Amino acid sequence: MDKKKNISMAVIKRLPKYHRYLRELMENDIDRISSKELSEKIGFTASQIRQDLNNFGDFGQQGYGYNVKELYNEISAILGLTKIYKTVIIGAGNIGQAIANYTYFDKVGFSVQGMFDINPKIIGLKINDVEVLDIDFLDDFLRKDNIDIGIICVPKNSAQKVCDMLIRNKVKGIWNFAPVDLQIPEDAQIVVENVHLSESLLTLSCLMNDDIN
Amino acid sequence: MDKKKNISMAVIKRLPKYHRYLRELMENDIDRISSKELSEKIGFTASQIRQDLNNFGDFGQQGYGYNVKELYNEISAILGLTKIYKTVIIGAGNIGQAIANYTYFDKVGFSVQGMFDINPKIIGLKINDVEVLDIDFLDDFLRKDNIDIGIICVPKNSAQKVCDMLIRNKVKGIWNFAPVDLQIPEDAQIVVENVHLSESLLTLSCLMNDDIN
DNA sequence: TAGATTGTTAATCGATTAACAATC
DNA sequence: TAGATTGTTAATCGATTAACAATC
Repeated sequence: MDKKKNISMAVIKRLPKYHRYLRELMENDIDRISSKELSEKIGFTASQIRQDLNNFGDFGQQGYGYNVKELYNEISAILGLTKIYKTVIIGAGNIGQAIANYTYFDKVGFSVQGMFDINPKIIGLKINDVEVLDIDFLDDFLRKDNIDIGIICVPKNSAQKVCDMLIRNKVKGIWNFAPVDLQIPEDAQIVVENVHLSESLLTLSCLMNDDIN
Repeated sequence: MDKKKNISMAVIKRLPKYHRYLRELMENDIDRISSKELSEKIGFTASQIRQDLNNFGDFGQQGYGYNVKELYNEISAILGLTKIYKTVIIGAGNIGQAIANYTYFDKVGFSVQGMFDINPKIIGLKINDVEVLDIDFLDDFLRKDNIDIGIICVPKNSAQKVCDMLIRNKVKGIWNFAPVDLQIPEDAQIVVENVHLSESLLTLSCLMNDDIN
């Protein structure tokens, strides 16, 4: 079971896609699939699929392929989706609200426990049943409520300050939407995942200008 | 100048970060930097930085380093930021509104020409001075207005339909926020960049459960 | 049993890093 | 000129693909 060590980032980045396609197969009542068939759907080579999955154990069966439901459960477990994560959203503007309203996140185990903002016009609003609190309460809230994940949706100038507070309160993960690279102390036991929208848009425009094709 | 061929995706994905750090340096009135100094800021190795930049030309000077403003301009050009892109946003929910309100995009040349939605409660709203139109007008609008980029912010079930319409109307790029992999015909001259938020979140939770550390 | 498909090793390909001559 | 730092080649490292024996 604990074959799980030294998994490369390349593999980890592909796992959510496996998860999504397997869920789709389940919804279509398909209960078995070969690496070749999956390859055609998902766009990775069959060889890569088998390599990827073998990082975690022997999930398949020769001559048969993979049991969809079983594989889905295994990958869910690898992705850490067998527990509930308590999250807070800091910054309740459009992005913060978008995340709070996205039911999928709740469905896979990410529960929004609190939302925080600095803007008096936003404080007090209820977004998907969660009231937006004054950001002054964040420190207390984190200390008391054992929050797992902080979702940073504030402007870039305040992102590091929020990050520091999250680290100080032993949050385990940060999902960062601010367009900065957060500074994390060497010894902090925390994982950061960035969503840099502007970098994504610039990638698009770069590809649009690539003379290739 | 047209050394620009066969640039790997790995390099392209790093360019926006160079762009961001160089802008920051300019804002701080720093006008020259070596690959070593930049390395310390940006977190890529000095060697990699020199390799990356050399894909596009000889931007540096032995014994001196790189001129910040010059390099910034070169990278802006490579990223295709020397022109204005006409964009439309399809789906004016939280995500669509977030993008419409993000002034940075406008600043680097992405101009929102139209927003579209199917929800009568949203149609007619003005988001950052752009009126949300009924999605029935999208086809016409695309045909007439020479739109460069379609930004898909609709739910996953309608994303492919929107995508098809964008392709039919010769849009050159798609920025896709719907959690699906869009099907693009082989012969379509179009570039797609995905922002799959759910995949990003699952990556975070996977890393949080990695026994590594 | 015969056919299918995995798990896994070996080969290939590509990306990153190291090293250093060229040169400002 | 001497020192610094690039541009670029060669070495290393890692990821992907191909191949096939194992086996269901």
